[in-house]
This record gives sequence, C-alpha cells and structure tokens, in this order.
Amino acid sequence: MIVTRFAPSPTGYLHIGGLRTALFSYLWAKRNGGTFLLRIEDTDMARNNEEAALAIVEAFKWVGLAHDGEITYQSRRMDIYKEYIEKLLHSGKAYRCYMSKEELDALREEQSARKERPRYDGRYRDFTGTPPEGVAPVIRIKAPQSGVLSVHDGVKGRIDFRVEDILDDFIIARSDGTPTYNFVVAVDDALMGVTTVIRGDDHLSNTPKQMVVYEALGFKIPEFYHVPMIHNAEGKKLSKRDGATDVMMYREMGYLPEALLNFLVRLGWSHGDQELFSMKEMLALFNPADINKSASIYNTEKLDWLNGHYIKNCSNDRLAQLLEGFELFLSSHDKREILLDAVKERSKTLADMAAQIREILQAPEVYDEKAVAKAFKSEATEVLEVFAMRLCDARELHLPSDYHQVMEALVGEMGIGFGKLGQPLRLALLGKLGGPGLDSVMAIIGADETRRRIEKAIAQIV
RNA sequence: GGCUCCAUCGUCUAGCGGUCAGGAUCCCAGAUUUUCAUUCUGGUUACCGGAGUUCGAUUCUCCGUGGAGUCACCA
Repeated sequence: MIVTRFAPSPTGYLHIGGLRTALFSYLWAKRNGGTFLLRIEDTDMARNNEEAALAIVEAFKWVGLAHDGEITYQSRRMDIYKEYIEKLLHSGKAYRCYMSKEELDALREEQSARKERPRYDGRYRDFTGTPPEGVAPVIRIKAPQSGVLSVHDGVKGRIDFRVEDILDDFIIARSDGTPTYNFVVAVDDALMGVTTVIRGDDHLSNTPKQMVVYEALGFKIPEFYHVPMIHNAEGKKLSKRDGATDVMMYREMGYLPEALLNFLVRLGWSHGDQELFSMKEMLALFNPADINKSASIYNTEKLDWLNGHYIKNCSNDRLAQLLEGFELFLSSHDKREILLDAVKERSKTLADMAAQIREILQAPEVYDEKAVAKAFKSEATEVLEVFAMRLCDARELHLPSDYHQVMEALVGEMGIGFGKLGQPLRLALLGKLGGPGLDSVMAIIGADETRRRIEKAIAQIV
C-alpha cells in the first residue's frame, strides 16, 4: 500500500511547482492503488488556512486531481503534538531549554566570530538544577552528536551528512508551547501512514532533522523522493514574483488542464521520447524512480504548443462550454461547428480562440493599413461589387462549399487569379489578411452580412 | 561562508563504455493554402574544463569551474 501526501503551507493559492509535486504524488499513489492525502501546514500562521485549503482543492478540481479522505489541518492537531512532545520529555529524548533569545543570539555571534558553525551548544541537555526564573523554556530534542546520517533518496541516491556539520539539539516546541515544522512533519507523516514522501529538494536538508524525530519516536522512516526545483529564467527558484505561478491563472489565460498537466509531468520526468501523455498514460507510466536529478527552467513555449495540440483535439461541445468562461456564448449559433472547426487549429489558448471568434462575428471597425495598400487596389472594388451581386443572385447559400462555388465561378468568368478576389474580400470581411478560410467565414456570418461588410469596406476605404 | 545537490542543443529531455549524440519545442527554409494557421519535408544549434581508469569515454573516478538549495522559537 502506497500512501503519499501533498503538504502545502497556506499561501492562498496553489503554486505551479506545488502542482507538479502534487501530481507526482497523486500519480504514484493511484498507480499503486494507494492513497493521496492533503495536509495543510498551518502551525504558525493560523489565519487563512480554510481559504487556502479551499483554493488548493479548487485548483485540484480544475485539473482533475483529488485527495483522498479528509483534509488534515495541523492547527487542529495541537493536542496530538503535545502528547508526543510529552512522550519525548518523559523518555528523556527531549528537554526544556531555558536559554533566552538574547543569550542564543550572543552565542551565535561568538561562534560566527570564531568562524564556527552557529549552533546550540547543548547547555541544558543534561540540566538538573533549578531553572532560571522568568524564562519560558523551549523544548529541544536530543540529536545525535557525532556520526553520519544517511538519507536514502529515490532520486539522488544515498546522501551522507556528517552530524557535526548539520545538527544540533533543535527546537521542537517554541516557548509558547507550539510545535515546530520539522517535528510536526515527521509526526504527521508517521501518524497518517505516509509511506512515500515526494517533495521539492529544497527539503533535502530538513530530512536529517526529521529522521531524528522519527527515530526518537520509534517511527518507520518513509521513502523519500526529492524532486529538483523548477527555476525561473534567471535560474533561481520559482517564486510568486515570476509571473504566473498561481495554477488558477492558467485557467484564466485559457489553458486546458490536460495541457498543463502534460507540461508539468515532463518537467523533471520523462518516458523515452514520449511528449504527449493522457492522464491514463501518466497513471500507467509514472514512476518517481525516473525523476531527473537536475533542476529545470520554467519556459512556457512548450506549454503553448501542447495547449494548441489539445485544443485541436478537443470536441466542439466542450470547447463551446469552455469558451463561456471567456464571455463567448455559442450554443445558439447555428454555424457553431463550422466556426469552431475554422478557428481551433489556429489557437494557442482559449482566450486567443475567443478573440479570433470575435473577429469573425463582429464586422471590422478598422482596416489594416498595410493590407489595404497591398490588396485594395482600384480594380478590387469592382471585383467585390460583382461578387456581392452574385451573392444576391445565388440561392441556398449555407455551407462553405456553396460560397466556394460562387467564388470559383466568378474568378473563372473574370479570368483572374483567386487572390484578386480573395485578398480584398478578406480585408472587407475581417479587416486584415490573415485568418480562417473565407468560404467558412461567409458561411458563418451569412450572405447578407457578407454583403454589408463588402459595402462598408468599399465606402470606408475608397 | 558551512553543508548538500546539480551540469547533453536557447528551453524540456533520451542516453545507462563503442551512437553520424536521438526526440520535442523554439527559430529558419521549402511544399500545401486566396491569406494566416494547421500539416508535411529539410536545416542551424549541445555532451562546462582538466586529469585519471579503459583498447575506447557524454557515460565511471577525482579535482576544478559554474549554477542551485539550505543553514530560525518560518514552513
């Protein structure tokens, strides 16, 4: 049985890097028929935790991940932590330390001056006298004082830490009695039955401390997979200042959840040359043992490509529904299929797609100047006028092919190239030279609107 | 600064002693298209440096160099 967990601190939104570790944890648990837990690490900042949890669950919901069971809030488990701290106190594996903050600062300064590593000197470790008055003690755990602590990491391999280099009797409860991070993480992971910890490698250096807690409490140490960081363009750890780090912003920008997940799963993980992964394939193939060792830089070029790919392969029903989030309501449009088909292959995002659809549905207000100079020569007016008349004469114009026939007949009779009609017509209908096929555009807006736009263009440009 | 991790095209990556160092993206060119996009074809671009091990190193070892993370009564 595999139990994984995602344990964010309540920052108010789900971070893109957090989503990746959550995804990895989710995939590995689910692939093994296991359990994926969510825990909010709010021992210090007791505020906002409810909201933050909601934001995370909402983001999970959007991408299609779901945690199992109830959400664990550390702020509601204080009595549990207290119990285990008592246990350590009784067994002599932890002790009260009456050193004041000022004394501690002074000690650290001295050590630094001597170029020593700042660390607690253990002065209350075996203290039995009467404690000084007026000092609320912290509780420190008795950490090993020599030797080597080895972390067995599924990504990096075995990592040895010399105890003298990294450890001291660190604080597990503050003077106000509240427990500290490295203590509660270990306690909760153990109590929640977490077998496999997948987390950012910025936690690597915390791991020995947590192992001290595991051992003092007689808990079994889980498997660790420390996932390399995602860096920004400057090569530094990704932070909120690096643009879009809130997962929900990707929905706003018009990315599909499957594109985002596909993008993230390939950041730090791969399966041969495969680039496209459905959730089903991720579930079948993901293994944390295949995670890379090195950090990757966050660059959304590939995300755009993936998103375009998934949009192209998205059903029109679903697209229409998604587009409603961009204030575009197509359900009653009789040419919806033609419209969506015409636009989906040239869209990188839903926002992009919505903008292109508006350009078709709304008559142009302005005409691109360069395009006018290039395509709207004197004879163009004539061609367009004739074309408009042909539309009047024609019967039963519905499909793109109907319009195409009218266009072909005209250029054939006038003995001109397709471009002589196409270019000015494109300008008249869309105000620019790019865009979907004209036969589709006309089928979408209809013959009457086509004529109106032609007249308007002639009147406005000439 | 101490400790720890990391190092293949600009970017994401494959590689697990012998490969013309592969794929994807981006960029460029060509084909298709009335245009743009899609699609297809082709192209430019990478093993951080130095020793060692070996018949042979991108791959193993060591040393540099560079980058990152972390060093709280934060999480």
